[in-house]
Amino acid sequence: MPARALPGFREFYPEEISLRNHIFAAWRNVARRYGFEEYDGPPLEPLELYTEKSGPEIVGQLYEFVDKGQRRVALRPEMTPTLARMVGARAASLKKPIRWYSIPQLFRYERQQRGRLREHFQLNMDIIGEPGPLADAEIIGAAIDVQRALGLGPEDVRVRISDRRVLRCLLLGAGVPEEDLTATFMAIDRVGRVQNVAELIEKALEHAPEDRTAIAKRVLEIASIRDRGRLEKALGDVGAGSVAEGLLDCLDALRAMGFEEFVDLDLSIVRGLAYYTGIVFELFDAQQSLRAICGGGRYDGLLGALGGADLPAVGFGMGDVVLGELIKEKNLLPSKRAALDVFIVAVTGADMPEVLALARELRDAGIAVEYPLRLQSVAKQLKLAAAREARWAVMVGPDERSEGKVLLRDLASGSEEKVGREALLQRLGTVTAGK
RNA sequence: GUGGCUGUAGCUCAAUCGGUUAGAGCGCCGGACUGUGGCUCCGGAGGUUGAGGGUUCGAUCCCCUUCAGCCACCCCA
Repeated sequence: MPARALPGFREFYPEEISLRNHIFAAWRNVARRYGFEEYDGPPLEPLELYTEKSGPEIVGQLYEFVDKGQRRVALRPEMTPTLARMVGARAASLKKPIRWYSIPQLFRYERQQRGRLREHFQLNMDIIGEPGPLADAEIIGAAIDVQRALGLGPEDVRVRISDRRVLRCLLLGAGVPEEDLTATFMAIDRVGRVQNVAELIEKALEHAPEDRTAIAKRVLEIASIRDRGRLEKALGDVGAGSVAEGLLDCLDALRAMGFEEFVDLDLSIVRGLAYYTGIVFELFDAQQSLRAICGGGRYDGLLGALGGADLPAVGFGMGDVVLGELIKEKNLLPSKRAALDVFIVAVTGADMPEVLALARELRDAGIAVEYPLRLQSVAKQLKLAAAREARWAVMVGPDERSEGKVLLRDLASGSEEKVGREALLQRLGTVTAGK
């Protein structure tokens, strides 16, 4: 046995790559309909590109090594830093808002589990240069439309939306010290995933002078907000009614787009990454038995912090692994379209030159053609044609050649018809037109 | 990185108490079938039982190590 593929890295056999292509096609289709342009960057980047933003502790999660030129390099774990650099380099000349998408293969050195490998493909869509909530709604709408394009509806997939500005304001109002906000965010992020969230929150409240248990209780109360009424009341209580304008405008826009059925307000959504500054959202399967399908949000300070142009931005990443699991679970695999139009059968060895000429002619006409690479019985050849799920067999034998015709067999019905060359091309050409 | 569970043919699984040559179905290849596919029947290939070591007269089975997969942590692209 040769060495196996590395753990967490996938091999795509034909039946598996068809699912991948199906997902990619949906991604590209939605990106195109939303007016996004495709870009790409290097899969291998200088290590600093990631350590600068996320700190040296992320190095343990990276596929990182020293190359032959003694450069510290890493396989890209995410696309945003590359995007920030590329946009930064041409920020002055790019017409805003910038709508760009990419389908990078990303890498991360972690122990693998279901839905999380060391490598995956991820659709990244970002709008850069527009701070208003309609940009957020546009991005979230695109994420939803990908689900729809794959046949997933509101009963399959849910979008949960929050806003860090709102959460921040409410937490401060509840008595969470400014210094503990980040830690408290991270604790809230785990609501619904771990039992002892209250304990985690208390632990996060390092700098709280008063009763931490009481603050933690209020924090949990805030994180449990799921509707506008409670949100508005909570904001009114701390005298900060206008903080939620962006979030509410975004929700209104999504409703106007007709996506209300997919969307839930959920203040327990925070996202792990530190750089989000506003609206944040996640897509989950409705049963929540899988990992997140998609996560994103607004990161207005990041591009400037990375040394590029100081532009507001909002975007998401959507991986192919969890999405693929869900598609399989919901039986939404693409129906296998016959890859082969015609299988040419050679009855005798003397027919081969005719078969080869015919294959060339049909292929030139755009028809998918296969023929036997060594002479076999007609039965054998038809077996192969059936296994290939060809629509037709075109049989060429001594009889047909003497008549200047071929025998066209419909492999589904079994009906046969002797036709001339021109008639054959016409018949096959019309049916395969548009392929 | 930590802990638990699991590793038998390409796939799904079997193999008595530790017993001698590790089986079956599906799939694959060939034949029955020298001008007609899907069905059927027959035959064949395919295994270092994940790998290495130990105990034993003898290990798929018991023990240790290691690798891989799954699950939970960690972390969340």
